[in-house]
Amino acid sequence: MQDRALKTRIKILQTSLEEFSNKGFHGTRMDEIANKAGVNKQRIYANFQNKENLFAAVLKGCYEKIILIEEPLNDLLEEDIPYLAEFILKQYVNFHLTHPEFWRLLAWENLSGGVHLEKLSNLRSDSMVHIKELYVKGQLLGHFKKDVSFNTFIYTIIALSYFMFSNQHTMAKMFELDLANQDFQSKLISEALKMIAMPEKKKGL
Amino acid sequence: MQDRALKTRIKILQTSLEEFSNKGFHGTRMDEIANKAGVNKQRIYANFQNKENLFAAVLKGCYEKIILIEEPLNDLLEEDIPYLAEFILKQYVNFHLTHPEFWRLLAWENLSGGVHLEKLSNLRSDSMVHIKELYVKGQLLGHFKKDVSFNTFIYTIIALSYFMFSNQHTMAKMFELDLANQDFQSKLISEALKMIAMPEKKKGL
Amino acid sequence: MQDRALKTRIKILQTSLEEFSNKGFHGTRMDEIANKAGVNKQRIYANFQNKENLFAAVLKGCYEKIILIEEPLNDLLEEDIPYLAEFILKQYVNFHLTHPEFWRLLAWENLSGGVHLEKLSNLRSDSMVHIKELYVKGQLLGHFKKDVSFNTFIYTIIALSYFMFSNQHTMAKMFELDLANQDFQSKLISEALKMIAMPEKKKGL
Amino acid sequence: MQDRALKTRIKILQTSLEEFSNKGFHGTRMDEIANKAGVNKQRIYANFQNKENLFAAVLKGCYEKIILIEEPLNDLLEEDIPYLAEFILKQYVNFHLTHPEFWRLLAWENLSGGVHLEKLSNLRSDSMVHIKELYVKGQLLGHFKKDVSFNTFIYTIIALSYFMFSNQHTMAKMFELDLANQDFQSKLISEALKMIAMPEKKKGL
DNA sequence: AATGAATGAGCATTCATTCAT
DNA sequence: TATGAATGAATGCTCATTCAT
Repeated sequence: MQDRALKTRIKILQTSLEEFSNKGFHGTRMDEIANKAGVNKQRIYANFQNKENLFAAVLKGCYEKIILIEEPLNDLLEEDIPYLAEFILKQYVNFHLTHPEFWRLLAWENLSGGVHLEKLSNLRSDSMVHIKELYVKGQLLGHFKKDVSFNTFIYTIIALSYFMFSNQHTMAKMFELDLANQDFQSKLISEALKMIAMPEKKKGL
Repeated sequence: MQDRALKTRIKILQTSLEEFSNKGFHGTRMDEIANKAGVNKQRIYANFQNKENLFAAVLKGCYEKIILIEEPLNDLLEEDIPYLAEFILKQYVNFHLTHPEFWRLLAWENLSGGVHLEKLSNLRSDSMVHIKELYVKGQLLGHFKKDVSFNTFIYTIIALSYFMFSNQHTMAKMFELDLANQDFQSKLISEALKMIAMPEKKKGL
Repeated sequence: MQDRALKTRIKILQTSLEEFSNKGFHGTRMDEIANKAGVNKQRIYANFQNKENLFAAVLKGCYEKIILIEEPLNDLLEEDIPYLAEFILKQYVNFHLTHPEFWRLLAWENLSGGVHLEKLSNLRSDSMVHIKELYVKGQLLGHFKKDVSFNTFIYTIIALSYFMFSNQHTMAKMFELDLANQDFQSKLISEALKMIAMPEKKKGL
Repeated sequence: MQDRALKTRIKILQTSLEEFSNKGFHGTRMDEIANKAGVNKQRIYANFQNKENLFAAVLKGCYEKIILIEEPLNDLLEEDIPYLAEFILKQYVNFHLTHPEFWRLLAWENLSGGVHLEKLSNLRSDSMVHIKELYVKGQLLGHFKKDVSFNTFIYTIIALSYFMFSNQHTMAKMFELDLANQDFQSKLISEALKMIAMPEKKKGL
């Protein structure tokens, strides 16, 4: 691929990410992508064939970014086990703060029934293997409850962080919780970590 | 309003709920609503003026249903405090199971930036007042950690239940967690409750 | 159907006949049909769903017109048998002269592999039964050769008349025959009739 | 022209013939020609400037092939005069059988009003001169009717053979004649020859 | 000569909304 | 109240042709 073509492709993908993230599949217009990206519409079709494929490509690119979370997780050592939950939760929250398009794209895709995900492969994050090992060790060391599986542990952390961004409007309206407020977020995070943590006195033993 | 007109209005709302819930605002076609509802398109416009208003009306109707959750919560007594988390969490999960359109509509609306919510008022669930009282009492009685506010408590429960339905496709793809599986759900719920619970008999030692 | 709608439908069909006949399926533009017919494009789709169906409808309408040929044929009597070939041939030639869109539409359709014809039914001309009876009687009476079947007889007449219009351009270029010239046509017709006729002396017997 | 360039040109022409013959001018895509021919699109434009010229070039190439019919006709002798009609008719039918693209291309061109033909010159088949001489001799010898001109004779033969291929779909639908069937074709040919022939032995009586 | 990239006008079809009865 | 007919702006996608290397 020529350099020129690569630039075109990248411009398309960047703009598509913005548009799909903001407006979803049906709300996004191919014309608008072309205009905002400053490329000819036909270039989009030459690169991605159709809107569906373009969405899938954007989704794939988005998934690949979450690897950014993973690298620091791989560096965690046994001595970090007591702070495992805190570290992971904050990592995810931070990712959502810096990549607001992520939860949005995932939300659109879940609402679409995952049809575009089916076109993609290898989206699994393999740093989870390492984290799981640390968690299991932590269970043996008494840092995590023995009858709470890793799946539940990680599910909870991911849900808590994701929901903080995905449901800001409805939570504000129904429960008057201002999830968008940074102070409130901080409080929520620290308290949630206390809630799921082992009783503190343990440490004193 | 005539009886005939009322029936027409109800048919429109029911069909619109299905359509908007399934396909979102931009994915839903006014023609299809009219056809599926078996009413003339003009009837929709006579009742709701435009698509935006119709969506708002559907959203409002959907919110009103969640009151179904509330009534049992209002009946909770002090003796139920130890099972408070379990009761509320299961209530919400059950609501999502029986009202799959709920999380979907909320998800569409959050992605839309809450523009339709702004048209609505009085969506606050007042059973929360009662629940909060029980929670505070529970804190004093040692059932809940003192440094975890009610907000964090209820946020966690709602997030855990909502996320179980809203992110099935992406969680399956990324973490191989089959959130749609009922057994997996049960395990997740019971383990999550253990995780956020106070240490069981430890205090008694 | 309201009167207004019927008029719209008729305008669409008339304009479509012109356009399809002149430019064929792929050469015809839906926009142009709408503009020339003075109707909204959407009205075409409301009536005929898509371009293919519209073409089929036009083709059907065109076929139905050829019934105009049939009625005079049904009036032929036994005493007309000696002039049967002449009568039919001139009838067809005249039809092509007054309905120049007919051979064109048939030519487009044959080139398209008959895909639209498949959607139609009952295009058979039943006056052929009567004509065939006359032909068979004519064979017994010695007006037509006994070893020339009716199929060959009618095929020849139809081919001779159709080709006179369908291949004017190419015949002019290759053989310098000016099939469009009325005098030439007359000569061709009268000579062709002589050629396929029984030897004249028969009559003298 | 380089050898490589010549091969490219030939590939383009061959593929274009297929495409134009099958789909007509408007139905054919330049992209598809390039792909199927395995050449770059720009090569087509370098060789033929535009689609119209390419069609004309294809048409010309197609016309030149009909010379294949001519050569055997030039070899006909006076002793072949009794079989002249049969020989020519079968020659044409055979040509259509082996060159199905011929009638199609001519049909497209006739429907287009002969616009591309105008760009071409010298498409006249000069073997016709020889055939005409034989026909006139045949008339004197009593093989052909005196009042049927050569033009009518050759027109009839060409029409009968061409129509057998050009109107298969419509003749099947309207008259239930299966012109594609080889047996039917044979019968049609032999009977048509009988029909246009002089009465067989009658003269000798 | 050859090729991948780019373009602008266009193409069948659809949409939310309004009109006329 | 109810309904079929009508509309104009769009919507995803394609085409013949040209540019740049």
